[in-house]
Parts: sequence; C-alpha cells; structure tokens
Amino acid sequence: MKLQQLRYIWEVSKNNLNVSATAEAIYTSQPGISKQIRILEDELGIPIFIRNGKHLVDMTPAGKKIVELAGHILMQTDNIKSIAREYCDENSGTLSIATTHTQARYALPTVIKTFMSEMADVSLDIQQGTPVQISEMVSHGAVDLAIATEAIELYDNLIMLPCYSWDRCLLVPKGHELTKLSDVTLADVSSYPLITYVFGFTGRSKLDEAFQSENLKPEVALTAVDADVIKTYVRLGLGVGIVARMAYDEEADGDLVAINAGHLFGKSITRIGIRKDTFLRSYMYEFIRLFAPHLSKEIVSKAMELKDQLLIDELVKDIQLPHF
Amino acid sequence: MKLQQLRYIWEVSKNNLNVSATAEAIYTSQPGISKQIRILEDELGIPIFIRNGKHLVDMTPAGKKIVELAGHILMQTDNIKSIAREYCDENSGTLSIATTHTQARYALPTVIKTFMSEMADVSLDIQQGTPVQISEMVSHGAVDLAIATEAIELYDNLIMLPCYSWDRCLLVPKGHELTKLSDVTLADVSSYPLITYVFGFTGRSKLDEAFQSENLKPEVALTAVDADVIKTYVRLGLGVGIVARMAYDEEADGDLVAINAGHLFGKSITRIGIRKDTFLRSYMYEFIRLFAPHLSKEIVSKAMELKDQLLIDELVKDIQLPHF
DNA sequence: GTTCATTACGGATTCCGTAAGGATG
DNA sequence: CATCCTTACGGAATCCGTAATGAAC
Repeated sequence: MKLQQLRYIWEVSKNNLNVSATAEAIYTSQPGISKQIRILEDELGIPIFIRNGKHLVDMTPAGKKIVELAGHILMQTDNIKSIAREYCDENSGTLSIATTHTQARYALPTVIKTFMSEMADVSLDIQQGTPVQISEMVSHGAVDLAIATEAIELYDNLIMLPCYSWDRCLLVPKGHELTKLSDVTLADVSSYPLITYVFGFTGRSKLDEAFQSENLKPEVALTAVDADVIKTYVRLGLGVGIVARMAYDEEADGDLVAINAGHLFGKSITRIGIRKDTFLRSYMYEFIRLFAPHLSKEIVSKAMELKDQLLIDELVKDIQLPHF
Repeated sequence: MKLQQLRYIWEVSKNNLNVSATAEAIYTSQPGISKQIRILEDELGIPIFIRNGKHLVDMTPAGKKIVELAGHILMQTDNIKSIAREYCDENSGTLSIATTHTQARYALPTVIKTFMSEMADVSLDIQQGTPVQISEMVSHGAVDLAIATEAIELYDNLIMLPCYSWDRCLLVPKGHELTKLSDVTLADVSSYPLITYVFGFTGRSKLDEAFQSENLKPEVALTAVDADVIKTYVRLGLGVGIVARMAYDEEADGDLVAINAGHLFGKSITRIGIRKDTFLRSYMYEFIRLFAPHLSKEIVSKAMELKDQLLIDELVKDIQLPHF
C-alpha cells in the first residue's frame, strides 16, 4: 500500500469516478492512476470501484469505507507537513480562508490589515463563494478556515466557533415613508417590495422565519448575494433593502437611511468553521484571535481537542460575543 | 513522504531510538532505515530525531508530534487492510487477545471453546501478561483486545467496556479456624498471614483499599500472579488465600474451603479494552458478545463511535452486569 | 464516433541490501 | 573495542509516461 495509491482512489472518488479527469486534475497520466488502483485492489484482495466493462460506475461498500479512511490518512500526512513547517518557521506559510462577500467586504478588512502587518511572511488566500461552497471547501481541506453565518453546521467533520453576532437594518432612500414611523413593525415592512440576500446567504433564513412567524408573505422584489448590489437597487427606488447592519456605511451610504431592524429579525451569529482534524498553524490561531478576540489559542485548541460540537457549544456558551 | 518512512520513524521511536535494533525487529537493513529517515527529514525540512554525533538520543518536539501522527496513519492503513479482509471473507482472520492468567484460566475457556467452534476460520492468539503489559499491547496495536480488571484506564487511546463483576473468596485448608466463624470480618482475616495476588493484578488494589479503610495492616506473606500458585501455598499452610471467587473449583479444590468474601472487599469489574481507532472485524464483535452478552454489536459499535470514555460510561451505566 | 479505461513497453527513479567508514562511550 | 549510525555502491523492483487496444455510450 502506497500513499500515492490512497491519494489516487481519494481523488478519483472526488472526481465523479472519472479517471481521465482525475489525471488532468492532479497533473499525471491516466494509465498511471488506473494501474496503481489495480495494484492496490490486488493487494487488498477486493475491488474498490465497481466497473461496468471499463467504466467506473460506483464504489463497493468496502471501497467507500476505504476511501473515507484514505481521506483521513491524507489529511494527516498534510498535518505532518504543517507541523514541519510550523517548527521550521512558525511565522511563514499560507492561510487560506473561504468566506462570503459580506464577510470579505465588511467584517474582514480591518482584521486582514492587522494580520498582514503582524504576519508579513504569511501569504493570505481569500476564496469567495456561497455558504455551501465555503463549507465544502473547508470540509475537503481546500482551505483552512471557513467564515460564514449559514450552512457550516451541515458538515459533521467541521467544528464551528461563534465569532460575533450581528443584526439587520432596513435601507431606504431619504424621505421614504418608513422613516416617518417611530416604531417599524414587520407588518409595515412587508407592505413594501423587499430587496435582500439570496436564499442561503448571510442569515437570509432568519429573515424568512421572522416573516413566517407572523404569517406575513412579503413580496421579495429582488435578491442579491451582496449588500452593494442591494443598495444599488434601493437607490433606484425598487424597494426596501434588508441588509446586515455592518454593511451600512454612514459616509458612503449617506444618501440612504438605515433603520434599525434588530428587534424585527433577531440576531444572527457568524462562525468560523474548521475541519476537525486540521493541524492549526500558530498564525491561524492568531488570525482567529484577531477576528474574534474571545477565541484565544487556548479556547480554540481546546475546542479542536473536543471535536464534538455539543461539547464545544458547552465550552463557549458563557462567552459574551462581540456585536457588530 | 512514504508510508514506509512513517513506519520507520514509528518503529525507531518504539525501539528506544536504536536503529539497529529496529532493523532487526522489522527484518530489514539498518542503513535502509537510516537513509529513509534522512530523506523524510530532508523533505520535511526539520530533524525528527536529535543526534549526538551519530547516535539518536532524543526526538525533537516536532518529531514527537510527527511520530504520533505517523502512528495514527499506520493504524489507519491497518484498518484499511482489515476492512478489505472483512469484505473478502468476514469469517476468517486472526483475533489476538491480551489478558491475565486469571482471565485466561478461569473466565475465557468456555467462551473460547464456543468461539472456536462457531468461527472455525478465525485463528486465535492469546497473549498473557501483566495488566500494564496487556494495556500496552492493545494500546500499541499489537493485539486487538485487552481483557483485564486493572490498568486499562491509564491509557487514553483505549476505550473500556465493562464485562462482568466478580468478588473474592478466602481459601483455607479444611478445618481452618476461619471456617468455624459464622461471620468473617476484615479484622479476622488480617490476623492471618495472607497469600494473594501481586500488586497491580486482578483487582489487588481493591483489596488493599479495603484493609486500609479499616486501618488494618495485614501481613501479606506471599504474593503471586495467579490463583494456582496461591492455592499451592495455601495447601502448604502458609496462610489464608484471597483469590477471585471464580478461581475456586469445587471439584479440583475440594481439599480447600472457599469462604465468601464479597462483603469484605466489594466487587471488581473486568473490562475489555479496545483501541479507539481500530476497525473491528465482525468476529471480534462476536467474541465480545460471547464473553459479555450485554455487549451487543450495536452497543460496542456505538461505543467505538463515541470515543469518549465518559460518554461510553453513560451508555452502559444502566446495563446489569453478569456476576461471576 | 467519441469518451474512457486497460494493456504493453521502455526509461528513469527509487529502494534495499552489502560493505566500508567514522563517531561514541 | 564494542556499539551504533552514516556513506558508498550496485542490483532489483517500482513508477510513470507514451502509444496502442478495446469496451461503453
């Protein structure tokens, strides 16, 4: 059994059982992969993949378990490399983060600025995507950290750490009727066409729940993945925007009025997601600490040891989260 | 990075950092190991072992972590092989058990007899040792299961499952004064020289606690690792034997009298110890079930998933253990 | 007919064992 | 001087890529 072989079966399973595509993806020849897989199957004495003639069409039950274990093994070899790099030079390396537009645009800039000056030898790599894509990325080990409000909880090989809570505001042009109300209710809001986040983004689910709980069915005129787009359409008078409060910038958005909507939709919590079995470099701890000061290295490494989300929730339940 | 290299550093670390001895142990050449270790260290960019001239004298901090991870990786490669064998032929393979004399001699025979007739294609391998040796063996993966009353709890990569409870009896020659008492107390017992298990064996600690709690300091005339030896010396009139009750055989030991001592020393619990990350073959589940009928495959696999001893204790806390 | 996996084969690399060399205690 | 690790070297095995073959859709 060779690590290479384990890598091959792992990659093939991640590439829809297409050996040719896998070969391209990992820059090697297709017969090489086929061969090594055969050798491994011969050594183990059982097929890993089910073949229809010459096509791989599925995996055997044993194959599924084996590929899963292979994934763990490969992750641990990566961890060995990380450990080596950590002890070689603890302040250089790469930090890759997957996050949403909202975080990248409004929550992360100051943190990243500080981080980059503090850790000049760490090269940062920020990926952007939908919450589901983000979670996939960190779950597969393509990135080190995920930062998002939604979807992370769907992956059980990840742990989640709460970073900060935030609430929403309504965005309307100056002079809009809603600005004249002293106390805005959900019913008021739902009488206007709404412009807000696409489903699955930035706490959108929380929004839907709020309206549903009062049996309101507002007209959602337009949805977008980011607040900048939403603002643009609010400016065009197409409806009332509902965005994360941190997305309102008094200076740049002076032509719009932000109406507090925290009491309408409640708070959402943005979390960091980490694969349970990653080895965290010290600069990763530092990044986390900068982003969420209550998540000290001690807390985070404790959480990584626990591995169990329920126990982790217990660990952090008394921490007062910063509110954005 | 090659699996072979990981195996080499792992084995060297388990052989007192002696490369020559390691080479002998794993039937390969010593320069081969040295070379591969060097190559790995070069690839990782850091030393794993600390050398004094040409001798390996210690491991670097990074090296310790790396070797630990290497151990996990190697265990998982073994698991892959186990999975393959399981799906290839689920009823053949090897079951290796490490246990104490007491278990091997008195608790296991009937179980093993049944197991061997049920699972004719599984070859059994019973290792014997002190509780600490046994725990070491299962902890290092040298055996699949440990069965013992003591010491398993000291290894945090093992889980423990309670199998049965048992208590002790006093062994005396016929006509001994203790046989004339209707109610034997600890004080009575402690007025005789005692012959019992060596410290660290078969619930010996429980015994010491009992005497200590009443501030008694009995004279322990002789200690042995097994009941057969103890009986021999009781027959010579050297003292009162204290052995596990299951070690008294009415037929073979008809010349001795067994006096119930359950109320004096309380019950002990014999447990199975399993490495958290082993893949259990189906015949292993079967063996466990035969030995401890309440430990069904469901319970055991659930326990293996939990991995946390506290949660496992919770899982099994309501089970009524058989009493031997 | 296109896509896809297997087989065949040759070159380069890697691996492993023996033998010799140098350091340690 | 006995033990132990490293270096040197040659043969064997392995790995990988190209090219050709054959099955599936």
